[in-house]
Amino acid sequence: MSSVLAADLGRGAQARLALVHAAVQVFGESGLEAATTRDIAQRAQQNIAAIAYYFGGKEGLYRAVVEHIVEVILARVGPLMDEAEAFLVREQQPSERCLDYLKRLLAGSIATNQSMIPVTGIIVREQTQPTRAFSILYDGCLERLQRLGAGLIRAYLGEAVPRADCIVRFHALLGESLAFRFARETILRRTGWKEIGAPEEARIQSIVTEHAELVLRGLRRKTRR
Amino acid sequence: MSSVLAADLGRGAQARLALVHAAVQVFGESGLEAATTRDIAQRAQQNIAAIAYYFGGKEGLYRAVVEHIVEVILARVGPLMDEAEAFLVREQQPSERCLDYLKRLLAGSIATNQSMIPVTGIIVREQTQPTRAFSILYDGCLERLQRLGAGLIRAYLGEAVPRADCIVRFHALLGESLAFRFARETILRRTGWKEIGAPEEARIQSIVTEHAELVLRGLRRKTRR
DNA sequence: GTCTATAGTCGGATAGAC
DNA sequence: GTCTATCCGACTATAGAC
Repeated sequence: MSSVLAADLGRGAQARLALVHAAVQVFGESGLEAATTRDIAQRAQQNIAAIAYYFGGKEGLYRAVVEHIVEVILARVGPLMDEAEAFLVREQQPSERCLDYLKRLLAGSIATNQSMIPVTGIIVREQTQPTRAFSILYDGCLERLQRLGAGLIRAYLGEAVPRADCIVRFHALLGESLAFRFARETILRRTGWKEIGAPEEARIQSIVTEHAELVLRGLRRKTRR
Repeated sequence: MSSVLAADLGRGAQARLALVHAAVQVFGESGLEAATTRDIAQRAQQNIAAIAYYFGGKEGLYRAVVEHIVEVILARVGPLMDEAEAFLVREQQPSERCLDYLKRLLAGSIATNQSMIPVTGIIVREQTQPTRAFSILYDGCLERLQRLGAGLIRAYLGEAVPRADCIVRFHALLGESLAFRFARETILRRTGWKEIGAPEEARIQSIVTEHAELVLRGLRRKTRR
């Protein structure tokens, strides 16, 4: 995750990092309330009291975890978002490039690999039962992703399309990607996959982006008629 | 929920019902581990010991809650599924009716209203962190819905399309509906909606079914070419 | 800075009265 | 069948030794 080598850090920073990493797992599995600091400290091979010392308590550690998740997501799709945002502020936006950015954004949001499972658990809980930490997630990356996606759709379909519609449409299309993270167990059972590895993710990616393309081309045909 | 009037039930059955209803709320808000039996008993205005007496303990109550959720879902989409399943086993399936059933199935899966929020909370947790009770949900309705949806897509696109693809495609399309339940907070913040009420749900429904139609018509054009 | 020991709280389950 | 009282374990947070 972190590009900084452990050797470069003081003991304190190492302890912080170990606690955050363990906490992502535990909070992801059990949620904020059900997770225990004992469990986190044990998995991080740190003392329980270290949590209070470094993070002020369980809640503070949770906030640090959510901040860490924002960093993980930005490391993944940040550069793409930078590029697409720069593209969107230009005068002319060739429609095919809008579509291309949109497809890459959706593809990048699938992220079903093993290490993302606890992250997904935390995000899902925050969406359905938001805590005070939700704003860290929303302001940190969700709003930006949503705004960008809706903007790309609007640039593709034309200014005549209401902004609110583009927001809902992007949310729906993103849902196709998220379905494989949020409703993971159902797709595993139905397909018989043991996990969603690289080949499965590639298959999902091609289908989801194909759907997005069909939807957008179809809408464009309708609105331009 | 239940069509049986409280007056028709013995005290025991009333107590059971009150506990299950309260437990849906509490488990939905906090999850299996974090929920407390004290809280559930209090909201149901029942004694704490009643949980052990009627359900054997916290886990047993949770199982009863998941069974109750299956009933709620079947009450909502069961008749539609019965009809579509009967349609699918017939020799000839007019393509427009396949599409129509599919759209109604997706529309019926949005279910964003207030009373479904705790239910969604429980389903989401079971999907990302399944407990032993997941099978109750899966065998009770999820598998059936998935099988039916994939079958409708295959009937619409033709037998040449691999079965596995139809499963993934239906899961993706269903994701568009589920996005508004699973990523509820993001869409609320972005749109400024205070809740997802009837008008918002109607808007979502029309957009999600339009997307599904565009995807399927587009795929059909491709495969038949 | 780090860790041990413990205080104080709250949870699930149950024994036994009614 | 129903409820009260209680046990016992597990939790967070903190005081204070090192």
